[in-house]
Amino acid sequence: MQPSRRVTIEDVAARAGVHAGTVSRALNRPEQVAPATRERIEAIVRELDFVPNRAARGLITGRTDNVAVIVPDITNPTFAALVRAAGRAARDADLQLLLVDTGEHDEEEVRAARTLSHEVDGFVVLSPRRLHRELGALGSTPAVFVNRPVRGRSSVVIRTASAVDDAVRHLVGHGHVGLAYLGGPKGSWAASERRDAVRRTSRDTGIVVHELTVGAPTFEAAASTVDAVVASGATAVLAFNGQMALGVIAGLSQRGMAVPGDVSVVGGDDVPMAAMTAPPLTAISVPTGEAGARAVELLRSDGPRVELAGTLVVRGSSGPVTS
Amino acid sequence: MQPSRRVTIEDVAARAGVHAGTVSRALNRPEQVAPATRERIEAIVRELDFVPNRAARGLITGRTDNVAVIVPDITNPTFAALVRAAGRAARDADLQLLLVDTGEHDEEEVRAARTLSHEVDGFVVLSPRRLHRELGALGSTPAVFVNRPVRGRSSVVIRTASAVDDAVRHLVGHGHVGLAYLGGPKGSWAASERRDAVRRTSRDTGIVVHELTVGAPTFEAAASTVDAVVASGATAVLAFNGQMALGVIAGLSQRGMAVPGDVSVVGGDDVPMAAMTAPPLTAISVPTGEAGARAVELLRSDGPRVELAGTLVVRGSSGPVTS
DNA sequence: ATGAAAGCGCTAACAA
DNA sequence: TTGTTAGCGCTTTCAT
Repeated sequence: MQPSRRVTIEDVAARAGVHAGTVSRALNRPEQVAPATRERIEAIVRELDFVPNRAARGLITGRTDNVAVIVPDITNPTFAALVRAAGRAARDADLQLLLVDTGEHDEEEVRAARTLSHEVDGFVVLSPRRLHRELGALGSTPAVFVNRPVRGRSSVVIRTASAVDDAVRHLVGHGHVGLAYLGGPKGSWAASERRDAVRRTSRDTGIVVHELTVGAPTFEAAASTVDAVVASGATAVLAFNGQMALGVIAGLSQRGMAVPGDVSVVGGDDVPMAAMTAPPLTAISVPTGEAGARAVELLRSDGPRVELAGTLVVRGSSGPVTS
Repeated sequence: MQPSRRVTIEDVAARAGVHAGTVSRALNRPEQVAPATRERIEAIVRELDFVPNRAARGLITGRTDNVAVIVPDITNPTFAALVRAAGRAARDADLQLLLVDTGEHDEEEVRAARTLSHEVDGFVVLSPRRLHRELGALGSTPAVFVNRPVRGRSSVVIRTASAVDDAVRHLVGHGHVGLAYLGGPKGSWAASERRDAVRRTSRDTGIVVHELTVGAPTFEAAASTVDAVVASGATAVLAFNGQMALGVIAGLSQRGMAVPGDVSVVGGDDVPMAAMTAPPLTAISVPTGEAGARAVELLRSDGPRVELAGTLVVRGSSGPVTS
């Protein structure tokens, strides 16, 4: 099979005995073309399997029908779920999804925005670490920021402050007096929101908080922080996200400590498997999929801002102090 | 800030006092242009922040500088790791990565190939379930199949048969006489390879295998299969992948069964957290990242076929029968 | 070494 | 309702 030159609009036009312009109209403004010719053209389009060249179309319309999704780490289950939902929404809108994984590398965010700003109709930026401060990199391309409110730009944020408050009070209610908080990434808005909520509620309730820094918001990094958790003497742990919470439980178990017998563990967000681990993880459940879908919708509608909220789901990893 | 018309090659040419053609050459074949003019042009390109329009270029060169990655489920950690590596390789080659998540929907694979075949320079297809039988959907666009050898097409496969053999013998060596095998998705080549290896080695060693079907290759689906596992009377479980193995452990624990005391569990592939769970998971470690990178390389080099191999890593979830 | 001109495939005025 | 024309931004002969 030779490379078989792509079939163009001219081929269709010739075959239908009309001008290319008419074919274009039949495809884009069907109501402007006579039913008879339209049907003839449509038949030939199918027969020849004609697919318009997006590049050529984009050259004149100025659109690309691409959206870029910029994500810190696609192997993070929360981001994967977001991307998945965004992808579905994009497909439904006949948009192609360009994926950029920055590897939690802040500059890469800006670089990607700069190089892609002319190649896409819009950006969806998940948990921006830096791009929100360098909006210039986006040029005049619309962007929706997820989990980072940005003045004058669209955003989808999932508020968790109130759920964090619930979580801390839940722990206090079970008699805990010391809480280790494993924070999220430096530039993350969600991390700040949760940390601030922890501080506020701890002040209000009197529980003592030990803030611990973790290298990355991952299972592994959190697991290796467990020594510090134990050293702090805290009987409860709140981790920035679900992956980290599971890591903490793993690390605790390795050291022979019982959850929640010796230490209670709560996740700052949820992951699908959390409900089925041993013990099942108490966590803040967040509408990840909805956020991804709304982000793409927002891009298309040029809407302003969507706020969603997480809620505390008490499962088995938290409870009263036993010792 | 008004929409600020995009800067074109003409703008650069005018500013440099040369013809657009010369600017084009300076950018694409620098050696064909006089050093003096080249430097002048380069300076202006930087000054004006000129970025060539890919669509316009593609129209004439016939390339798009896009590669599409088609994946069954981006929330599966193995696929996420593959996509991540592929994305890095693509970036290094100045290619954009289009992501398609089929949601384990076979037809979507074919549909995506058909609609994208003119929009990309190549496909990377992870664990194809159907596309390998409908190559026509690809048109004349090159494709690399990951974990599915396809005649006359490039592929990257990770062989696990030998490691599965090791795994079964490892179990037999510990005195197990009954093994439950939780299979992978129907159309998956990797699933067939592993299942066949299990059958072969069980024949050779005399261990009895109970093959169980799981709805999806996920943690949750596997966890809910545990009743069937227990009912089979097997004292060992081999699951198609790492996620499923972790799900089995979770399900087992919920029922108060000890791993590996009552039942040994082995994963047919590995996930990052497997080394740190309680107990750490015995699993077949596979070079996921390398596979992703090689796939993109293969696309560019038009190379034939790469074979990698997984190896059994014995950790804590497997051992002798205790009862 | 550079300029001139043609043209990639399509859409969008404008005419008829 | 349909045809004509121009042109999106770029690369690439072909001249010079």
